[in-house]
Amino acid sequence: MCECNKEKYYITTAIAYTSRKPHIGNSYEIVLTDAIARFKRMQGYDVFFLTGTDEHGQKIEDYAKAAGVSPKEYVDKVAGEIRGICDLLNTTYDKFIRTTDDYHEKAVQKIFKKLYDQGDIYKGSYEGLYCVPCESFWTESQLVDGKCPDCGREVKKASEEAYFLRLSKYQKQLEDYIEKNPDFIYPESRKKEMLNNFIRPGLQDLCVSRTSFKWGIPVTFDDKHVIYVWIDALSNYITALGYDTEENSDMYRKYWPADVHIIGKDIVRFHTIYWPIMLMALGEPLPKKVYGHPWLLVGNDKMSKSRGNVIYADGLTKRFGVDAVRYYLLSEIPHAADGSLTYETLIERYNSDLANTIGNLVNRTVAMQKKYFDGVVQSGDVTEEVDEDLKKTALDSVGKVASSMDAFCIADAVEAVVNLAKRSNKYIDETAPWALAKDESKKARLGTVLYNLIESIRFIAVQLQPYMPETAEKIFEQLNCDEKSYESLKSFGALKTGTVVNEPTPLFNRIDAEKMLKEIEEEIAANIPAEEEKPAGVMINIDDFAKVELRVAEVKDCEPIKRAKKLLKLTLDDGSGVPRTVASGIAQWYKPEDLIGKKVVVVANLKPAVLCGVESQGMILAADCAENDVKVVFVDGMPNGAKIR
RNA sequence: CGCGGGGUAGAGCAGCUGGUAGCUCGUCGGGCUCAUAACCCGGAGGUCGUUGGUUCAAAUCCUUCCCCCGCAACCA
Repeated sequence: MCECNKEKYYITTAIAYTSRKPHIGNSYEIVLTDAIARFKRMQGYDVFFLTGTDEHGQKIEDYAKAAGVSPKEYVDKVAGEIRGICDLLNTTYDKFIRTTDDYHEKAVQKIFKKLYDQGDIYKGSYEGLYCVPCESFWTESQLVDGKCPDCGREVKKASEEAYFLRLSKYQKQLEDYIEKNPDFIYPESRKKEMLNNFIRPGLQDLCVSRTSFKWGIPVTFDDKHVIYVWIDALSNYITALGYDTEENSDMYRKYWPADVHIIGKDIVRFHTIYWPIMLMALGEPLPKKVYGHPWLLVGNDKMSKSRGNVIYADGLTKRFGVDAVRYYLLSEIPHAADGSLTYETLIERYNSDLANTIGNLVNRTVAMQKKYFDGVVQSGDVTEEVDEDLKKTALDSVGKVASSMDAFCIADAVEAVVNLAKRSNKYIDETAPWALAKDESKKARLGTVLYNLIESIRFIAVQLQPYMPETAEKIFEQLNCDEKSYESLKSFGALKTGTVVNEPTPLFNRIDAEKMLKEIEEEIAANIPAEEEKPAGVMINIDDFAKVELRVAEVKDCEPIKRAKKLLKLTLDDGSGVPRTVASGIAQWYKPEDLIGKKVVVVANLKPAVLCGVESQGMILAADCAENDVKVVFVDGMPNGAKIR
């Protein structure tokens, strides 16, 4: 087929923020997108698959400072790690864009200028209440008791110059578009959320520039300003194709609009409101679909570096292999609900689906072909009734996989393939080739049985290509088969007779779960101490200690704080005559009545802070008795206000 | 009443446009021996979180309450 006759398919992931090395949950999206891209390519589409990194912003400026390097050095390192993970996971992106790429920055500047020139971006001022020490603006509703919600200090009216994008102007147009294109936002539930919560109540113009940090793309005509995340990051989908406000590239003309943006469910709003409006303002067509996928949660406990249990893609692939990791990511997330990853379930799925079902099927089939026919594939024309259901399952799997893929139900598509392997295993039992082998007169029938099996396995291998490309290749290798096309699945029997299969080799070696889990546990344990020993070893001198003012105080009153789950509000008598209010995160362990009348130790000179709307003037001492057990230090019998030293 | 998701066999989930409760893993029993102690068949195991209601009929629709998990808030 001529390249130019192929229908194009442009698919993108969100660009990953280069603040730190992503864990395996963050890598789900690239694998998901890769599976779709590979599937579409297999179906004959001319696919362009874009991924990349989002590298600007305050946070990165901060992280870089903390790491003692320049922002550019910092993002170079992290972007490298991210791209490395994409490669490691064997993803077939056609382009990896970085928002620090020169062409991107230039195009973004032109977009900004164009929108400004035509009046869609205007200079205004960010009217707000400003907290000087925090360098933050707050809205009226964010304030707590009229004070800064971060530090509790006074705020003052201030205005900061900023550029705004006129969202309001396009509100109606966007609403119409979403209604006329019911498939635009997927899944459905997100669409209602967007319309009801954001669009219909009225869109507020969006602030698209900042003066508070420097690490961003400068506004060409106003160098105090840096272009804020939205216009910078979202534009990557078109700048990657060579979009230009004056004259567009061939690539852009060919691939835009995107057929689908694959993004996390948390950023649906930006992709279904801000991005379409930007495009409408630019006079460009809108993407056909935005798919907000669920998350892969990792482990039972929260991951943290200090616990040593963060799971990264490289660690997993080293242990299980790339395809097994891909398989897990793709099969574990059902529809709209979040999936989760634990070593236990990963090993379980590996053993049962990959080793036992698929691996063993291939192994036993190829072994029989070898044993009974010296590996020569016989003809498949001595059919019997039992064959029909196998053939039907194989042929039906094609439609099932395709429809599942179209609905972005990747797990269902993968499952359909595994089900064909299960059906094939059953077929072996139904036909009992070893019994046929004992009767010379049934030799031809035996040949057909094995033919049907190998053809089924070929169906499996072809359809496994988008999800487990290396495994599919290994299967073709063992079958000595080069008919890998999607086209060949139109009928059962594309497998050529007379070819000689290769030696059977297990595709996946079974894992001893107990042994591996023990190893992993030991590894995690070994990772912890390095991080935690330092703080314990640091000595302070007496002057440092003297800075802390500890006093005995009596709990006069105590009540839960409405908006907070973990906080109790304590009113203390610290002997000063003025009641002291303290918020303490002990609601999980104490009820208000448990505390009233008790005497506690309060840190009296701690800088006040506002927690969930309550100003906390100090803290009370409590001990971490166990992993999830905290006990307040009671000092009954001491006079209120007594200094502790 | 901040927003959202969820409570279905031991575990993980599907079913939720109403009509005999299903899948995977585990478990128990059986079969088979080509195969990676793998494969195939069968059994056990659930009053579908709770209350009330709509209906001939509810896991499935409406209602009460309880509990869990995300986000937000934040453990001073």
